[in-house]
Amino acid sequence: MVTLKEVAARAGVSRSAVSRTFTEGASVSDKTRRKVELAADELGYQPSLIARSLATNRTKLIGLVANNFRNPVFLEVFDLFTQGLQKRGFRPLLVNLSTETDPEKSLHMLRQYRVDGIIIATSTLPPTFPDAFRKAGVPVIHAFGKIDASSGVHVVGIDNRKCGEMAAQTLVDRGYKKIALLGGPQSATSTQDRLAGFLSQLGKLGVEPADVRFARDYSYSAGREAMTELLAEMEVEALFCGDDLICMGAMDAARGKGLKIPEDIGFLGFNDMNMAGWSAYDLTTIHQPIRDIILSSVELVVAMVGEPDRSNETRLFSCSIVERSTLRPLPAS
Amino acid sequence: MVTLKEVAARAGVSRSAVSRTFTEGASVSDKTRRKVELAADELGYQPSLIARSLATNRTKLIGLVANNFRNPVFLEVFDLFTQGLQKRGFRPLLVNLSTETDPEKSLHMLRQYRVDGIIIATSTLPPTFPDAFRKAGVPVIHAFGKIDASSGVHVVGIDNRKCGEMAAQTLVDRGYKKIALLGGPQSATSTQDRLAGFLSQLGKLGVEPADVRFARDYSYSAGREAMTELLAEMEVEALFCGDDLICMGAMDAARGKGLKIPEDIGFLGFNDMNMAGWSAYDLTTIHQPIRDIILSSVELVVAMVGEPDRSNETRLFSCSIVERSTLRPLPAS
DNA sequence: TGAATTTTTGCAACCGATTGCAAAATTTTG
DNA sequence: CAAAATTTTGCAATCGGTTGCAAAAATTCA
Repeated sequence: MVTLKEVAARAGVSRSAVSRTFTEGASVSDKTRRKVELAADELGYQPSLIARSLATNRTKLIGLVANNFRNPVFLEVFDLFTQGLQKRGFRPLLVNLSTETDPEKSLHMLRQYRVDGIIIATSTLPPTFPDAFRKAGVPVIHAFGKIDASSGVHVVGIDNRKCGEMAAQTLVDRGYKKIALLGGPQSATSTQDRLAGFLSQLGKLGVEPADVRFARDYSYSAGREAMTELLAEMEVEALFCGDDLICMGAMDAARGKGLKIPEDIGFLGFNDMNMAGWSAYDLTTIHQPIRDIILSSVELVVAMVGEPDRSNETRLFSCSIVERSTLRPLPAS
Repeated sequence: MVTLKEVAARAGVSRSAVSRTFTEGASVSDKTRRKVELAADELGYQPSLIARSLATNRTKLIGLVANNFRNPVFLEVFDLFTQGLQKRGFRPLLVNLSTETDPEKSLHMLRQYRVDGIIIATSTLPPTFPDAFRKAGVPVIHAFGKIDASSGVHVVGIDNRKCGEMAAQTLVDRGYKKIALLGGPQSATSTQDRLAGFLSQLGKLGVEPADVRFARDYSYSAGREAMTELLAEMEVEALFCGDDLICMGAMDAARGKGLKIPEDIGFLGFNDMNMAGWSAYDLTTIHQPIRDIILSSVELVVAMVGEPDRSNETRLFSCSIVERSTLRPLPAS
């Protein structure tokens, strides 16, 4: 690898001069800059970001911690995340929490690489993370996180409680009586909040939920299994699912029993993933503004790097119903 | 951040001693090791991988270059890739080629971070990559690449030509006569190779292809549009699609025209993505062993880091038909 | 026990950049 | 044109580790 020194020698200038031509906003005359650039080109010089990081104490690396590598909505997350960072001159260091035996381990690893910031894209946040990084002065953004000022991290996401309420209202408005909820994994705070909002609104409207249960994970098969069990036990008129993928599994389970959608049973999904628009499902669902959440997270983490002791922020985006064909229409009123 | 020096001071040993307790296979007595570990714990010391990288000229960073952040099969790629690297003590640096104005730019960036190796997961390889990295002595693995010994990079993938032949044989065996191909983007070498194999085998079997066309990209909507156009122009009995996603779009287009699958028209997909097994599609498809390809790529790239001038290798895995319900059964013979 | 051998330790140079400071060069001003 | 003000430049210390080498310590052997 060609180094600074060699370029300096070739250009007949000092090492500082070379360094300065490659650092934003440093003072070099046009003449030396040209000399240096010429020499650098001839030698194929590329400044070492490793060495620079050591000297500046900035790596331009942002950690992305995720634990859901099976749900297609995460593709969009990865796409927007990498794009957003690239555009700002930062780089993503990906951490797959799903299998790492120990979240502690990835934590260490991120600290060892001296990442400038971290975005956690999981509804559940490993509890030791916030402290560990705050102590080290590394900004942490919890995307899709729970609204909770006390946690000490920045949160960018949605108001899950409100979404639950919206779902309940939507189903009741359409005249459904026997309404069930099929949530994501029960341990996820997003599930709990959605459930709370759902039940509360149902209560306000004087409707008793017919059933509440939870899928094992955010997958088609988990949705399908849970729905199969549900159908074996009872009849319901409409179902609010914690995730589109779960919902599609549930729909296929219902169809498998010969039920027609939306005549015999209605479905309301969550996320509005790409596939929700496919005509085999054409799912009515609650749109989660993933794009806004990720772009905002990226923007925030980059801002934090420049201005480390900014006070905590919570950014919430609103969700909206996307009408397709898995719920019966609103009665003419 | 706590540094080596502080730990050394506290433990009452030299900096080398501390360094050695944290490097694999270095010689330290148990006594000093314990002293050092104690001091390190008390201070919360984490060795800086940045500094280490500078000194050792090894970053333990592997670049993953991808350009398809919309196709769910890539989730599996990301999952296996990150897992595989993590298990071996390496870290993924993700590059999203889809939007980076200039592939050259990402190339520079990867070199600036001094990645130890690169896996390119695209069917089309930016032509300047191999040379640039070979010159720098960085191993490059082209996953899903074209068999082509001359390119100077390692290739791990499948024999696309053979897959095309397999597809043709499968369709003819089932008695289809009017057979069409709906490929992925025409510029992809994988598409070209599959097409070549397909046509060649069809020729051998004395069947004239009814139509050959290409989807704009690897997406549901592209498949749907291409199929809509095709149906407006002609009738076909069976279709070989270059990707499951494209195939699902095509199926929905056909169903939209009132066609029954597989009675009126048969579909053969490619990849065997998760969704192919969903009952709304239940797609008969050619399984691409993505897991094998990625695991093998990771293993290979890590091996290359330890042994830089290993000769070029091509690793090919075989594909197989997964029978579901979108093709009519083999005639009893 | 003492010499021979092996293991552990510390010194100091090095990896490839950045940056504060003062000197040198250039530009502005009167 | 000289003095003052400004810009550019190079020196040398620094970032946080690693590692070859020789000295010191511990172990083995006769």
